[in-house]
Amino acid sequence: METIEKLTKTLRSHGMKITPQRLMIFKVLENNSSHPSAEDVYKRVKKVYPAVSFTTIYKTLETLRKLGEVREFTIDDDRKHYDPNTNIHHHAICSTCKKILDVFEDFSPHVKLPDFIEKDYTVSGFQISFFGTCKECN
Amino acid sequence: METIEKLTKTLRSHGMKITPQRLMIFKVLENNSSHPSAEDVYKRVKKVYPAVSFTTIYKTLETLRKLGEVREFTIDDDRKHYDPNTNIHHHAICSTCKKILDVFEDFSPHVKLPDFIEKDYTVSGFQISFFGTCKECN
DNA sequence: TCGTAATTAACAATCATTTTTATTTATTAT
DNA sequence: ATAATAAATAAAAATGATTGTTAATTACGA
Ligand SMILES: [Mn+2]
Ligand SMILES: [Mn+2]
Ligand SMILES: [Zn+2]
Ligand SMILES: [Zn+2]
Repeated sequence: METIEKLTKTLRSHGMKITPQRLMIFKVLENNSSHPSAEDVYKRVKKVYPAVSFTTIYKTLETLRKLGEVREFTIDDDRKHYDPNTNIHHHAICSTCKKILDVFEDFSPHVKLPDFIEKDYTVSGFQISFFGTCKECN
Repeated sequence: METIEKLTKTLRSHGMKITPQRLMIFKVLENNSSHPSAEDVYKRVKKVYPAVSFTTIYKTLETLRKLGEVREFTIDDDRKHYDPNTNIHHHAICSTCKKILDVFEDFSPHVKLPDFIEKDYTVSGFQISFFGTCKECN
């Protein structure tokens, strides 16, 4: 995700408006590496704007996704998670506490599709999920 | 997933019963590499047993998952998919038609967590998702 | 063949997300 | 600064996959 100032310009240039709710959502996401769900974002925005609605959170997250400012993904299958870091990276997921750690190692020199598949399939990228247990849960 | 004969014994040894519905679900899953959703399985079973209920499909898939006979996973976030191949392998997902190809290459010699993370995290395995476009959609 | 626990089908409930709608607000032009 | 208006908001209802409940049926060991 860009800085909030740049993001503001990006939204304006798309005919979108800057509202206090949106600014607060941006602040929650800025430099956030906790991979929050919509509910996590909602709870944090609610502390400052108790009247904020879930709809606004969902709509704004979807807006940011469309703009390519956040990435959407699922670990467990019941809740979407959002990642404001859109650079290519991988994840380590603790199966106990479900915490998601970023893994910034570049594996691309070693991870390639076998040739016989690559003939039939154009790869644009890959994503590795490491499964295991974090220090606190061990 | 084991062969249907072995699976039958496994279920019986757990005090479970073999019903025509279950046998049909096993047949649908046997050697199935299409990564079907519960609905996909339902539709195929329905052709032979039009009165079968969705509940039975879900319950049986969950039973198989608990027995370690199928693996559950999500590509897009709105539907679970089931894989009767429980050996470690990876996937290539066509972003257009959502088809899921199996990738059996062993990447484990090259894919390791960086040391500074490995200190805090015990890895039990990893899963790679390749994104791209299949031949038909290209 | 019978008894009984497991399974089934039908239905209701749940829960995350999406859609709808009327009201409010941010921004642009006057 | 004010007004016009398109976009965003909050509240509420709808959706859709999955799970839970229940009464009736069925598999299968005794
Ligand atoms: Mn991340
Ligand atoms: Mn597979
Ligand atoms: Zn943990
Ligand atoms: Zn395709």
